[in-house]
Amino acid sequence: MRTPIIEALSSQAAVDDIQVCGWVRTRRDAKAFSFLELNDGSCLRGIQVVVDAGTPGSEGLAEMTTGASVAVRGRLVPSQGKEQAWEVQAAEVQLLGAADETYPLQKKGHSLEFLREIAHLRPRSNLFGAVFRVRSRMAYAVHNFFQERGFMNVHTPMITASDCEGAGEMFRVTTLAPGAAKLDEDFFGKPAFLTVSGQLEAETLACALGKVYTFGPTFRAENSNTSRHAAEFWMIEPEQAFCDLAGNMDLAEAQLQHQVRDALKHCAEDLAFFAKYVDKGLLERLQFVAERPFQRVSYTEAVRLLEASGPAFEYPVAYGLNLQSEHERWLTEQHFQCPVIVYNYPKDIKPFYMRQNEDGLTVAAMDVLVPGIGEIIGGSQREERPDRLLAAMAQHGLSEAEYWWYADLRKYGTVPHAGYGMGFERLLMFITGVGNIRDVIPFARTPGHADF
RNA sequence: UCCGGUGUAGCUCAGCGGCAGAGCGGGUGGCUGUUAACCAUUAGGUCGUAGGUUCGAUCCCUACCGCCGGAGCCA
Repeated sequence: MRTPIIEALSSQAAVDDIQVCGWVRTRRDAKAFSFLELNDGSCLRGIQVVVDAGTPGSEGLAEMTTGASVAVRGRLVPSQGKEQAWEVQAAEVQLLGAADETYPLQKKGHSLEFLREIAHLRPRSNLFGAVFRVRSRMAYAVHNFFQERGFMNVHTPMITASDCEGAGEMFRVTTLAPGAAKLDEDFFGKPAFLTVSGQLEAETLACALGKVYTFGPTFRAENSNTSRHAAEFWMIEPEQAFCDLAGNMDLAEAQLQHQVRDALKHCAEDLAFFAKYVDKGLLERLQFVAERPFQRVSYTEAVRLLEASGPAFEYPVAYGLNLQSEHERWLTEQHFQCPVIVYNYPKDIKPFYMRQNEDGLTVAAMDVLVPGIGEIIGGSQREERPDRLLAAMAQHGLSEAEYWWYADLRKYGTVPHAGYGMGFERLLMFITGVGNIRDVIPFARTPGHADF
């Protein structure tokens, strides 16, 4: 029975008979024996295996080079070396699969750009092993957070016929041949797309189950070429009935803090690696976010602060204009130096479904901004008043016929409700310090790139 | 899509209008309870692609392509 290396390394006592399997990171030969360092992905560190000359299977040692896969049986014993507490004294080694001299991962560091070209092998590197372990833990923590608070996980459709929501360009889903004329003969009888958000559908479930959340892939066909955008990404979208904007902000803050605390507690070794090689200030920042309340500032106040601030911005600051990246970064990195929630945006720069405030000018929207990333969460209280919603839809040029089911929620037992969307990859960038979204998802889809 | 940068060995990079370089990695030999081991030795190149200027271009110019950073859009 194979013992994961993470368990072998944390053993409390020697073990007479243990089997470990993994990929060779490095081999160091002496005259009478060899050291093999094996990593199996269960944790950042590898385990040192001592193979004496003449050990059964050691005739394959020459092929146990970096990248080769190996199975070892032997004794787990205290190491004589300084760098590790335990090592395996091999009784039998077996070469499972060799890796010849073309194996691209070296013992030395590689650039992230090069590793992207070998996305099928980069999980075997220290950095990407750590990223994907943290990704797994953070997905688990998402479900933990919501399930413990009585939220139901709902599955909203990947394929949708409702376009828009103001969330950007969509990918078309079709079985028609290119250039086909008869669009009504398409699979769904009308144009269909990959979803850009499960929000509208999640609202219907919130207005029945009370508290729900989605966690799944989302698609945007925007020609965005930045380190923060991908064409396929994962989004977490909670939605609560009987909830207003303040409750929504409370939830967003609590969830973000939960994710950070969970990572600090359960991914300490991997985070320490990021702090050493990727982002020196990572642990301090995460600690700070875990402990301190977020700043909350209205859009109007934010504009006032930006106007009164010293630095000259490239883009103008004025009421009614969107906050630019540089403005968001100034608020969260320079002025408040912590996560900031900006709320109550002008209605003209926000989508139709957001609830109008009594001032007639703003809607109950909120964005959570974090240092280094900018916007990580966007949400709002939804417009629950039927007349207001229909008016907003008309203003945005949306057809009532298309969104009849969405309007029905307001027609039958409407309730105040609110929710938000959190970009999972942006969360991972924040938690790992990794600066490019292409490096926190195993196989990134960006304009012109759908390899692997 | 726009702005800026960049492209030289498997990787990371230096270089120069006149014979193509280093470190790492690979091969080989040696040494050592080693720790991204160490020492010696060796192989490895269409200098992104196509044009142009020049006696001569990896170097200068133009276009295209790739990649990186920033911006817009957003999560």
